[in-house]
Amino acid sequence: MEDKDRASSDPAGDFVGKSSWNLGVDDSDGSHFFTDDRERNMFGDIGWNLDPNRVDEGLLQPVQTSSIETAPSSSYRSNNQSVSSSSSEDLPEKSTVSDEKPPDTLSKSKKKGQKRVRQPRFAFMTKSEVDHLEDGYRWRKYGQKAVKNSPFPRSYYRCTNSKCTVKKRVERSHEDPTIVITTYEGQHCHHTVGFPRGGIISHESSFSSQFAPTMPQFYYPIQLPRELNTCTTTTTTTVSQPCERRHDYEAGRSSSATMAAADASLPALPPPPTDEGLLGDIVPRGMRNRDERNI
DNA sequence: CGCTTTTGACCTGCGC
DNA sequence: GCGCAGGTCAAAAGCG
Repeated sequence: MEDKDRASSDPAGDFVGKSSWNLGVDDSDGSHFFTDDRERNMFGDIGWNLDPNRVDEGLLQPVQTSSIETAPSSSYRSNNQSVSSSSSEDLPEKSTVSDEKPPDTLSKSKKKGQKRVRQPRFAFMTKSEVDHLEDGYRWRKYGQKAVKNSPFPRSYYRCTNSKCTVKKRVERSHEDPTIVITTYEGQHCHHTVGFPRGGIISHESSFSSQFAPTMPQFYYPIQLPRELNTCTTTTTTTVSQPCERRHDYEAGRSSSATMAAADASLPALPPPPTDEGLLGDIVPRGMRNRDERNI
């Protein structure tokens, strides 16, 4: 698994150091994963310019994740414009589970020969003293593993919502222990539950918190160029999906821009903004749950 | 009592 | 086939 090598020999921290961009959507499900050059070109052309120094300032840094490819690579890669048009591609694991077994019983009773299908992953780095950043969702820790070549263990979290299959991985960069690398896998099928210490967080924050910690000091608001918006819609043009968070995006358009580039890793064929627009502009469809509208 | 965390064991995929 | 490392399970412990 190349992920292992990349994770161990080239952890996310290296991406920060070696690249002027630190944002990406994992290609673990075969959706998209770009080289530095390609990514740089894209962001460079559209003026995306994340300052690596921002890491030192403690600002949110979306980061390219390592790649785990355990699923058949054909599902996404071969069909960019229908990246998430299929529910089985959206939530392959979930659909399998819902048909046969509850999520918790999946792994060990997994059918032989049935490869585990990874959902799109989204990682970013934050400078924080706490490992587990508050993001508006409730997480249950289900594992912790020592990471090779790193003194810091990696923690595994799962969304406490029983219907939600989102997972989160938290680890510290061994190169810069002050940097927390958070990797989200999957998409929430529900709203945030609010912060334990007061108040339900707003839709705006819940939107950004889909993938980013809602900690202002870690957030790096970027006024996203229009070009990027169109760019990010590349993969979201097939199925019209109600977007309950559209207004969230309108409200927090610029602040959500950080997330937007997550989907910019696909070929930039700028379609007009889709009807679903907003969320569609930002979050890769593969990372959104069509069940969301039912909850 | 219910939920979360801890942690050792187990499973899986990959490289050699 | 074997070993390694990542990922997950699940029982036990902890906590409010």
